Amino acid sequence: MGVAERKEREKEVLREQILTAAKTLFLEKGVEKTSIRNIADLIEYSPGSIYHYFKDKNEIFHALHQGGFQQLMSRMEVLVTIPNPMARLKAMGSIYVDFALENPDMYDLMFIKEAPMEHVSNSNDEQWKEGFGTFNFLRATIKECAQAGYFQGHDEEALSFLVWSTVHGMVSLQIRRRCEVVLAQRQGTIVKDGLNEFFSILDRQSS
Amino acid sequence: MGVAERKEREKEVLREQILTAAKTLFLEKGVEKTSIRNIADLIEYSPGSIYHYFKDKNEIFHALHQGGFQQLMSRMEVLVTIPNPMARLKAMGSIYVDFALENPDMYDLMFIKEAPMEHVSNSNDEQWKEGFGTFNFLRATIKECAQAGYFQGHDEEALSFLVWSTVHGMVSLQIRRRCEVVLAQRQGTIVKDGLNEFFSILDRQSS
DNA sequence: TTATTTTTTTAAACACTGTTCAATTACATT
DNA sequence: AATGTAATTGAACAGTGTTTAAAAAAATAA
Repeated sequence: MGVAERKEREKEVLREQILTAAKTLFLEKGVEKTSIRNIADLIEYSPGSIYHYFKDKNEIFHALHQGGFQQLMSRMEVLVTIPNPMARLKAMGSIYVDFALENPDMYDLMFIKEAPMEHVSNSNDEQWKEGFGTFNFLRATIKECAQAGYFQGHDEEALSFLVWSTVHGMVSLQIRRRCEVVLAQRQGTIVKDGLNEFFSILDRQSS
Repeated sequence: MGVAERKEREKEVLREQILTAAKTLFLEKGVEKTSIRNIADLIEYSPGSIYHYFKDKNEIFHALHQGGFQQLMSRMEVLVTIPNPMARLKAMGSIYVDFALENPDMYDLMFIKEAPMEHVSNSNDEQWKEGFGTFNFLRATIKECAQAGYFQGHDEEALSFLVWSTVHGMVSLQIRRRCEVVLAQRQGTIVKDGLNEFFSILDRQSS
């Protein structure tokens, strides 16, 4: 009787195999330059097979996209041990930047690439608790900072967006190589340096 | 015999025609989804012809990329009339954000898309005075702000990068539609609101 | 003007792409 | 063993960027 369950498990295994192969190739050559045939070759199946497990290439992308958010969120978990909200906000920035610089292609997938958003917007709310949760955690931390005397007279939501934008801006300029021409000599450290400048600006936001 | 010159001019005309067609299609459907055949159809030439005027698709992209920088730079020209460096810095931010939101696809082309950078890095310095010049203008303005008592104890270059990142972050999250899920209700105003938060943070940076 | 050379343009071809689909194979149930 | 279902395949479709040999057009030389 457990045959349906076993088949379900086997199906899940192949789904996972496709995902692993896709991730390898996406992070190696980029999403655009990875073909369904490439993925099929790697797992030694025919191209057509993949369409039994995923509706299209976008659905594969979307699945990996979600995995990235879970990774980032698990890194954020240590933050609950930091009671001081300002210290927590800074640590959050560092974790975000580190994650982006250590996994540039995954970050690219999650926050820069254009492919998946129409797909993502139309998917059910359940799947979005990761991204939504992380942003809300940022909002909550900033609210706590406000209660501790920082950021007086600010719109907490817009400020959260601004903080997110700042770290996102730095890492995405770096990942998409817009610093190279203009900041050639300090290529390797500019994001960390920029983040430190940001931290000292934040420090001056107490009343 | 001005025949060589005339031919040169005629060649330039067709080059410009290709560029105009490419721009129309790139901004309409995106770079990736625009094919050489699409461009050729629009100007009523064969696909192969285009390769007499541009080495490959990337070279077309690159040419438009440069045009975008010139546009942005010409918008920045009014800034020289603002003597107060802090007011000038803010105005620069507003111009940057406005340009990005009014020309999202061109901005995407210039600062987000990945295609052209390897091409761009290998091109001669002359072609890069636009982007380089704009960033140096930002640096100079921030230096003036420092002389006026703002940003004490900061690394001027890293700070310039941070400021650029902040505005870039906001507009690129907006353009690549990462706000929709997390900030659905204030979609239309969030970038402007964020920019204003940024301005009030900047105001607190005087000693 | 005619012949020659150079430049411009083209259509066809190559090796790819994402996706669909009828046919085949494999497997579980009756 | 026969039936029904699910998984897998390879071929096909319509598209992609790019190359190339051939043709057409234009400029130069005789």
